Amino acid sequence: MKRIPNVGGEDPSEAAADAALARLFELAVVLFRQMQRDLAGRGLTRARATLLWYVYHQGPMTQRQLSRLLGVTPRNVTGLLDGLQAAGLARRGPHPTDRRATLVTLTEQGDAAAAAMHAGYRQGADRLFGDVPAADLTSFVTTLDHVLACLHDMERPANQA
Amino acid sequence: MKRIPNVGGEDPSEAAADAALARLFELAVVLFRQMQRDLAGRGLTRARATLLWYVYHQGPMTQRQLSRLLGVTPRNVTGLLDGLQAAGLARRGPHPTDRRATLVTLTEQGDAAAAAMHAGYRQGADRLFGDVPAADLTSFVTTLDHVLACLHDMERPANQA
DNA sequence: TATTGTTATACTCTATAACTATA
DNA sequence: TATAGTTATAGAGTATAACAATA
Repeated sequence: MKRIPNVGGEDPSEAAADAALARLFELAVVLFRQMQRDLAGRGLTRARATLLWYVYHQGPMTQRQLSRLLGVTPRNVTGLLDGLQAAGLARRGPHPTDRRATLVTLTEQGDAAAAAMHAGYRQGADRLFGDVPAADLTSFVTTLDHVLACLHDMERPANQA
Repeated sequence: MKRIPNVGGEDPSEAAADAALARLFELAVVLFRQMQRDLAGRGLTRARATLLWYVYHQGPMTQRQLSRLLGVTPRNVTGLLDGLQAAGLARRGPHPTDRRATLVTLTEQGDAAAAAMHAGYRQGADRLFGDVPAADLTSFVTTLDHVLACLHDMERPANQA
């Protein structure tokens, strides 16, 4: 029953770092929960919505490409696509030159769903950051980019520790 | 094939908000992925580690309390606990006054696992924020708190739109 | 009658491995 | 021989509903 991160008498800069990381975790949790709730209202899951989002913004592509973009196995794409297809949002079509591959496209309904997601995204951005002064926002994004760079760096196999 | 969020000729403040939200989403994804990788190395999943974390920091409690803390159904807690128990990390014990309830405690091994997670957390905080100037960090947390407040506000049923 | 935790059932996301059809 | 997508199988997280034991 130790206390929540950092209550001992550590270095104050460590305390600040702990506080910041705690906020980041909470943010990730709440952001995902909110997104999931929003998507559920549209009959979508996060994984399926992500696939939809990529096809919407990057255009038709093969399942293999989606597999790489999403960072999941090809088998997983098959399942996600099955769901989207059953919901009438996506379609499998023939690839023009490679008869092994399928070209994933959105139906009209899928396109509309993605557009609605996009609109929701824009609205959310305004709601979260509309009140933040431009200078603060710039500084915020700078720090965020630093953190992202660190995290991405940690992901590279060489830099494990 | 519309472009990734915001490329049209919108209001520059809208562009900044879009950019910030895009960073937040990326951060949530990468942070969770990194955490999951780290936990997998310790034979834990995120859901189970969260339960462990709560019991470690808040002390023994009933499954019902865990259900509320984690925001999942009681049935779900049963499953998570089954896994932790099979791994030798948690234990179900009798509740001192309510014979319906079970009191969840950590084994020595579970306590050690939680302590290791805690140490990893501290190390991660240093790695992500050790280089950030104190003033920037303060401003960062302030903005983060604003965003969190907005998100929590959106979660309340009354404020759905 | 309400609460605690469970059994039963089901859906989604995810993975590996083996297979088919193409390249 | 290698690649694209599938079937087969499995584990984990999540949910609802029905039930037993206890309050």
